[in-house]
Amino acid sequence: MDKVSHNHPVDAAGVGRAHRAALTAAEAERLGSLLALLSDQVRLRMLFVLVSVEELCVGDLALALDISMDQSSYALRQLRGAGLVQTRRGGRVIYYRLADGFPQQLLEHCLRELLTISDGRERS
Amino acid sequence: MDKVSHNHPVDAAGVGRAHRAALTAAEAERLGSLLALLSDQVRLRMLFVLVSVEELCVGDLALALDISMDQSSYALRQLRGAGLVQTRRGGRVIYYRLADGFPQQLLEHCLRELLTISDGRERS
DNA sequence: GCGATAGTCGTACGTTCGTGCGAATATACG
DNA sequence: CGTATATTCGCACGAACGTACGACTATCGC
Repeated sequence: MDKVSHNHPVDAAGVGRAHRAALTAAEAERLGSLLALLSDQVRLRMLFVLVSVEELCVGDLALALDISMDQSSYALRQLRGAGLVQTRRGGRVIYYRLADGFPQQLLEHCLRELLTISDGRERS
Repeated sequence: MDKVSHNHPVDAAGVGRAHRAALTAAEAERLGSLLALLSDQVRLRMLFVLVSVEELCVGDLALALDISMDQSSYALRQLRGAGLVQTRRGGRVIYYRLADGFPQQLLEHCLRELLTISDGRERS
């Protein structure tokens, strides 16, 4: 653990306001986890696909996104663990779709906006 | 690299539609990078703070968020590298604020929405 | 100039995460 | 029952990331 070395705030009022405006630890963690989940390219592309295609099996998703079945399976497991997608079994095939009550428009809207934001604003 | 083992798509039409609906590699990468940047709790809390406080120095941000100066400095460097914040020097003190043209309302809106989403939908 | 303070830099460390491989499970078909 | 297919699991590896620590730079006040 690191010490904060300066004894006096430069802007005590500002620190107070900042402290009050800050997210709670729980909020930051929840939101951070969700964003981390969304930050993976494979998972991201899958969600966008599942918004328009409704239902696809692991192998077909792998084909559509040109990734390995392992990648597909792993990504879907993560999304499922977070409750964002759900499964249906049909013989040997397991179909994935967005979970009931998934906020499609909302997420879609937000991500498209963020996509726009990321347009000019990047390095590397 | 992994082979996709099944020779025939289960739902060829679906795969086609999925492929067409998918984000481009570039889009997925840009959006993923942005989301990864936002997925860190420290950076996240900083942005929320800077939306309401306008300008704060490294040490005061550390105080307000109860983190080390190293953490504060590191997080701000990342955000600066991404062009999300900018600096102003005042003597020994370096003030950080959201970058000019930062889409405050948009980002604020999106993140608040995602925060809401993350409310019910989590494990662990 | 000297000492103190704000912030950054270099580096090493520990952790987390996505990947790939081979084996295992589950189901269908003959 | 035996083989083939779809998916998952266990595991190990490597890469990326955030943190802490000490050294370093820059600026202020005396």
